[in-house]
Amino acid sequence: MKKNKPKYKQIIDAAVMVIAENGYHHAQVSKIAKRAGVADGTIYLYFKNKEDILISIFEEKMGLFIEKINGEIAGKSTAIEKLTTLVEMHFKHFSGEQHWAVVTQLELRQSNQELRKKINEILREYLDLIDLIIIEGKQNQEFKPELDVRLARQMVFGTIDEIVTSWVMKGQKFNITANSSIVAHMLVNGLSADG
Amino acid sequence: MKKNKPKYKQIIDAAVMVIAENGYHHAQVSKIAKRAGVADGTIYLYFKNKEDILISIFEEKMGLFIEKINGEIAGKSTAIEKLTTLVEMHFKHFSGEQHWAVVTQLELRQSNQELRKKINEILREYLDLIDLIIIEGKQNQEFKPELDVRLARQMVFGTIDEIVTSWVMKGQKFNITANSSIVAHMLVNGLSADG
Amino acid sequence: MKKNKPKYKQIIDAAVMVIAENGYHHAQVSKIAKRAGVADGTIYLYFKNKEDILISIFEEKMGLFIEKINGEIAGKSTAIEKLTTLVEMHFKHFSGEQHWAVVTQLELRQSNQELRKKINEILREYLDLIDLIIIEGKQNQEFKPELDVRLARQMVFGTIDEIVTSWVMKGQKFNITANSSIVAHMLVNGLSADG
Amino acid sequence: MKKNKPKYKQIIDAAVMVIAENGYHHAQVSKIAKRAGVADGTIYLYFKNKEDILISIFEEKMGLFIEKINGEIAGKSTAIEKLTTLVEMHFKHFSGEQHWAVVTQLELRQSNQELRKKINEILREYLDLIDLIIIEGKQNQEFKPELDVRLARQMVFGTIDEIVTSWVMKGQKFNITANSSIVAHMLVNGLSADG
DNA sequence: AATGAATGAGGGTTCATTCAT
DNA sequence: GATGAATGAACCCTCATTCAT
Repeated sequence: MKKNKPKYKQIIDAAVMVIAENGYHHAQVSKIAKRAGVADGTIYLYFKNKEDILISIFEEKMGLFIEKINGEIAGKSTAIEKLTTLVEMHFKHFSGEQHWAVVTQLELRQSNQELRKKINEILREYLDLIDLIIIEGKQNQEFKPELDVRLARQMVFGTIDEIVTSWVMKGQKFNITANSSIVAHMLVNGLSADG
Repeated sequence: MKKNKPKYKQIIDAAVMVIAENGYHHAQVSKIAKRAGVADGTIYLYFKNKEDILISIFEEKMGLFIEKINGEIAGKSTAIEKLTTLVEMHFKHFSGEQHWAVVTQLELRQSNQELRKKINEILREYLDLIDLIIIEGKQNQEFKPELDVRLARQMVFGTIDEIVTSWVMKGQKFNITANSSIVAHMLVNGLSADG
Repeated sequence: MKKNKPKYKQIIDAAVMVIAENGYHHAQVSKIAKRAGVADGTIYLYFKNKEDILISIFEEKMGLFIEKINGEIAGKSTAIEKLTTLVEMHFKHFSGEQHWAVVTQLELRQSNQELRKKINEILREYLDLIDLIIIEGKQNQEFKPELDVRLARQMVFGTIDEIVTSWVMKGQKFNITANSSIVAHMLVNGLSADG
Repeated sequence: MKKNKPKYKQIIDAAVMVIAENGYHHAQVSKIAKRAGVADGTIYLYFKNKEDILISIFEEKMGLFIEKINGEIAGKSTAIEKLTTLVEMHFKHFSGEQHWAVVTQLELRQSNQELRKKINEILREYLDLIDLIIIEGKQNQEFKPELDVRLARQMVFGTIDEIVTSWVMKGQKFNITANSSIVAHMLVNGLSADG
């Protein structure tokens, strides 16, 4: 399994930094190779092409992210607690990996439609996780029973994604995690039965 | 004023079509020039560079959009009605201009950070409009008085933007305007005092 | 018509020299451009791609060659005289253009099958010219009436081509034109009725 | 002697197949190694470099070919019979080894000048064989005594080589051996005293 | 002897922009 | 103002060869 070899990780890590620093279009493969301490050609023993590096980064990071969130919310008993945890962890995750935040929120969106479709496939798993929380909340009557799951999830994801993007574009100057509970509260209100 | 000369409009209109048809990365200046019926060099008499065309497109279209929305919500007396109108018009706007929807939601996001900053400056006016509605709602006590305006606006914009993007990426197959009232309702709930 | 513009000729001439000096695979487009005194990109205003330069060279040179031979043999009354003239002119042609001889006999043959098929299409005209002489000779009874035209032409072309190639590979050291009459005589004998 | 070890043969055989199937430019060393069932590095225990594989192939195959022809013409008493036999066997040889025909007539000619010089050195032995037949024919007075041996040999080789190349380029669709006697007859006529 | 992971040099082509007319 | 021919910088990927094991 190539993914467990040390050079695979080296290249992934180098790529995140190089892309965050130079932007997607100026992240030459040769720059990534130099940063990873391998030859240019070595990249192609581990990745099909430059696009494949990007997809793999997203897969790796997103995989860990979802795993971490899944672990955390498993211990929560209500949908509201779960949603609140998800929002908190989402902000905390990016807050701790600022390079990675730039790559996710800005650089990966500059890719072509082909690539973005693949990225969306990977994102799918995260969106499904949100869907599950919403469905559970509907059944628990924590949320409105007539909630449209797709639209609800788009509100949840759209909101937190917009906040992170805005934070990244403003140079990550303020403490994004401080907003967690306010945002979670607004979202929960949005999904709950009318007052 | 260059903006009132006929060639300016010709080039803008040609650019929107060429970008929507070919995607951002294949929208060469020469293609836009040919479609506009002018020489390549003529473009540079009206625009500083290629980026400037994109920014100008966004400015033009966004300006009209904001004007239209402003006119409509001026007649509404409550913040809730205003917000609901904004959501409705946002969806209706893109629903009626599918080329433009592709350009805004997908193609323009493939531009570099520099350009995206300028796009955000233009977007600013729209975001300010949302802010005003929220502030009004807070004063009216339609919304929670302790609402964080920035976060509230990010929820509103993030939600509707995510819905439109998702609709575009899925090939604009379903009728997006049908969701207006559900989405508006969820957002209003999110901003309102707890039940 | 691009072919009549001065830069077209400049590039063609530069390409012949650069290919003859460096070999097909080491004739970088940038080298050709520099030799022609134009920018790299200018090449692509006149030629579709690198292959197209090669094909165009062959077309140009071969066209002139066939024209010259056609003019000369038009004045001859017998097939034998015509064939003799063709052999003489073939040798004389390459003898006077040593760079071009290297390109034709060695470099162009290193191209891929795709390209060689296109080269053969252009060569076709020359082969047809030989065919016509052979057919005329059969009708005149200068040559055997039962002659297989294709095989006869392959003998004629194969022979002179092999002689030129060998001369080029040996560094064009001896005077190739001195062999014209001997070769022509052998070929005529080969095509004539048995003694 | 490395040539007698089993892996040497394995690699040679694999190389012929790989080149015939993929063409010269796509016949990577790694593909040859895989087909031969050895590691990439092992190739370099038996061959100096990639070129050396090609030269060795040609040497091996050509050696067998010349041996076979030599054996056959040893039994013929006249130069004309010998030449006729050579033509027949040349066509029959390629007719029976269509992969090898592609490699010899098309793929090997795509190699660089350096390599082609070495190939010509190996071919030399075959050309010498033709020379000997011509010299014998001159002494026997079967052929013209004043014949230029080099030119005569170039006619013989050029003719049969052109016919085989043409047959290969046309996809080896017709039966090339059917032409043997016609071609041999034309060549003998070309070399014989005038009628 | 055999392996195969690692190396790293090398080049065709696009397209935003300029400037002489 | 308008033209459009000319410019030239910029980069991903392949694959023959090596060498530590």
